[in-house]
Amino acid sequence: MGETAAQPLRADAERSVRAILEAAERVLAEDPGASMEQIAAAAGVARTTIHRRFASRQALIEALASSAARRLARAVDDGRPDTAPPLVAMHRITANVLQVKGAWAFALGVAQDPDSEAAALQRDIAVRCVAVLKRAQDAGLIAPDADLDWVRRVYYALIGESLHGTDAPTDPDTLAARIIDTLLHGTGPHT
Amino acid sequence: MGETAAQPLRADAERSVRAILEAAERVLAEDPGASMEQIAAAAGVARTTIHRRFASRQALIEALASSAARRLARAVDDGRPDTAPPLVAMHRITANVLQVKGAWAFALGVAQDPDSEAAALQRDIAVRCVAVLKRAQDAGLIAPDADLDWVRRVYYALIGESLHGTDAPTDPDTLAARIIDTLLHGTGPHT
DNA sequence: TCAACATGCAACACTCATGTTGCACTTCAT
DNA sequence: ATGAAGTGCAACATGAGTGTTGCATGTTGA
Repeated sequence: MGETAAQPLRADAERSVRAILEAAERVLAEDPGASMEQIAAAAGVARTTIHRRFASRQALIEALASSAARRLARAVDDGRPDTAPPLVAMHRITANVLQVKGAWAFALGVAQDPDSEAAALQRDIAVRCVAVLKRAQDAGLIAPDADLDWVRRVYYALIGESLHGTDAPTDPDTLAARIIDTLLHGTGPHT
Repeated sequence: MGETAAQPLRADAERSVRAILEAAERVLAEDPGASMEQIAAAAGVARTTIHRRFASRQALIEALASSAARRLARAVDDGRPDTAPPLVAMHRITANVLQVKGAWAFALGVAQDPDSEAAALQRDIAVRCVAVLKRAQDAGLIAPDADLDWVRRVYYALIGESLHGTDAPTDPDTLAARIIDTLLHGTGPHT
């Protein structure tokens, strides 16, 4: 595990930690090289306060990545990946993930070393993702001879691309529908 | 235009510039925050030499982006986007682009300000890309009601994803075939 | 050949981010 | 209420990267 609950933090301290992580996401998303000073300012906190909770810049980023990865894992679980019908699960999961990835784009994008909590969670999510795709394949939604890992990668790419969308804040369900339609049928004419 | 041929450089100087740009790509691809020192070392050149040709770190990166964007534009042109049959053009362009993007991933990925040469070239490429897709649509390869800009974005995403492939150096034509197949037909069963 | 060009090397000034510490002050938990 | 935990502020040390300059030494091209 990470640094979760080493010593039960006081209420205000926990508030600070949250503010710092959210500010870090906001600031670093716009400029990955931003300074601790800028992050502190955005969090409405002194720079030294950040250093009290996070030993170093890298520690902060790791914590940020872990936090976001946990949210992402939750977003997947909330879609009932292995009980709901495949198409329903895929739609719900996609919509959930779009929201989380939209709000935590930086944190979910940083390359982590393979033995960090964040990396472990991402691997776990990938596995569960393939499991859902397998169910969809068994249901005849995906070609029987398809390489599920390639399918998963395409799926990830489509989600990532959907977030680059111009400042038009389209609702997640519409985007999710387009993603899944494109994933399954491509852009060719529906024969 | 950029800084192309302000004063005709001497032969060895031009060699240095090439070495520097190639080294910058290699080093920065692995660590976007790498120092000029590291780039200079990788280029087999003194750090001061870099500063003689490129006023600042940013100038170097801009030149790098421009250089790569020109190569990319060339890769597209070599596929005869508006004379070859759409499917042939798409395949050739994809294979060419895969090679260029593979070799200049960092340079083509940096966010540039909108009025740089690199950004202009990228916009131009996007326009030509949509033109090819339009021809494919007219030929019945793409659904008549498809949003060509979404198609283009999916296409870009598929190319990007294909490059993340594990260290298995698959040949560009195979990858290109998979990309176009996925783009047109998706991953569902071929009805 | 020879003069302009290019490079390596060493040294320097400058800026900026990081991480630490001490102290006064506020907020929370009980 | 009271002590512990948390915070802001100021100051400091450190390190690293950037950009510049001068000079001696190769290299190029006409």
